[in-house]
Amino acid sequence: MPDVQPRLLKGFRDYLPEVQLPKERMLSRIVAVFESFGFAPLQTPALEYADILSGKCGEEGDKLLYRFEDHGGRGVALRYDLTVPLARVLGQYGNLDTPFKRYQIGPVWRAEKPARGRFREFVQCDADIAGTKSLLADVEVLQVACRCFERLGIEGFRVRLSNRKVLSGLLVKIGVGEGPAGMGVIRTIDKMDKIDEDGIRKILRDENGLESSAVDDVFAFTGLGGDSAADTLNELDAYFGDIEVGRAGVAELREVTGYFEPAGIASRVSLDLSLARGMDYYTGTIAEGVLTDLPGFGSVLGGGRYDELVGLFRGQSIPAVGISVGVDRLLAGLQELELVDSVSTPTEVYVTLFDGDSIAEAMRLSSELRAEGLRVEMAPEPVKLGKQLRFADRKGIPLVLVAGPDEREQGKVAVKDLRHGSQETVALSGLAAELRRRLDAPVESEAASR
RNA sequence: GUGGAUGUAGCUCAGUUGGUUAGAGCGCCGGUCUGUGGAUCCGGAGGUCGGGGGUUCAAAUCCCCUCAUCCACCCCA
Repeated sequence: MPDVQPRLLKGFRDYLPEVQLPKERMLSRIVAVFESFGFAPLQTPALEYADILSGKCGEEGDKLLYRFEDHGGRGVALRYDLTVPLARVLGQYGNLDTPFKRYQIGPVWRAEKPARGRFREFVQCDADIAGTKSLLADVEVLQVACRCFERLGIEGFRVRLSNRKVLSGLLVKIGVGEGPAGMGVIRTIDKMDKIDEDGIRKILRDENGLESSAVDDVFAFTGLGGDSAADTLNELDAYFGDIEVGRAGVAELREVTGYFEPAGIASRVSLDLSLARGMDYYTGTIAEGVLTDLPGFGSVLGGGRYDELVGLFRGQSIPAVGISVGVDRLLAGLQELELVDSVSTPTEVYVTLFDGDSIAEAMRLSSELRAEGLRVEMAPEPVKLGKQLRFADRKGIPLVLVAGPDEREQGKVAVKDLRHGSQETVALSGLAAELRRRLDAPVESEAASR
């Protein structure tokens, strides 16, 4: 019996190498995409004063905050997302050049009940543009989202786009105020793809308290949709008549969708009037990314425009728009789809130890290869060769070097490729280049190795 | 937070109406192989049957409590 039972808090996870390695590779690709658009990194603390974070994500959001008192009696909380800390930074430093384009990658914490693809600690990757009202920024952020998915080799994804002002217009149309009542209606609309029309009508009437004419109005709204986004938006204009917010939202969507073609995201982003987003702070564009092969899995990307949030930390408001990629959920989703190669080591070359006499030579060889940029692991002890090979094979290391008396005498080394079992004796001079060549060569089919 | 289901080896599970030392497959370790992995065959290690209490001559099995996990609702990355 151990003194302490090893265990994990609910909703928290360990990332063992076979998961962490693919995850970090995903992250570095995402960073590459962010930087390709000129976003610069920002890092902020995990812990903030509680009043900085509370009240920004809706009443529901506050319940999900991990908050407590520190040793000095200060009310503190773990950050709930990366957007509010960014708003704090924008409010705190007056001398930032705008537009300020930053990306941030880090864990956030929410005291939710964990479920499939939902954790209490998870990593978000945010890219935001602050300091401009231009809708080109909204388009750019959508572009970034699409490029991220593409760069990760994910084919089955879709970004749903809508606008908060359009939803506000709908609420005006059906005579429901903003706030809890309005959010209730919007959430019901969000469930349209899960529940049939009769069910939705029932919820709208019984739970959201709508008149039946208002229910009809809701369906008239969600039923809109022509052959193209432009058609849909024209219908929407007519639907809103003289409701100003609604028309403003339509105008924004019209401008944003107008740039889809040159932005190269026309096939990825689609207008979806049933989209609702949880955060209270969104004011315009809202977007959500989903894996099309996992319906009902939840969103792996969220974002939108929040023009008033920064104003809470500063006299004047700073408009901003951004997206957030949920890598942990994305990774969990890709695992379910079996799209993640599980690799448990970065090692490319395994240097075996033939016997006690070969250690010094193997050590020198390993160092030389590392200096040439290869990732090299040396066996820790000269046990039976079979064991050393089995270890390398299990870890998924592609190449193994064996140097016994025969090879040493000739100044050569045996290179075995565990991917297809071929083996060749290679001269020590130019070895690194030779190994590199083999690693870069396409892997032959598995069948040939059996 | 609400409702439902499930907890037996590292993993997936079996375990007959409560009855002796709780099983299988996979994995792991060793051997077959004195310089070569993924195959075969042989052998081996590994389990307070989630935890606590109760009923009983006897509990993995029945009852109560508790914890954990999964699914749906909810919410979202």
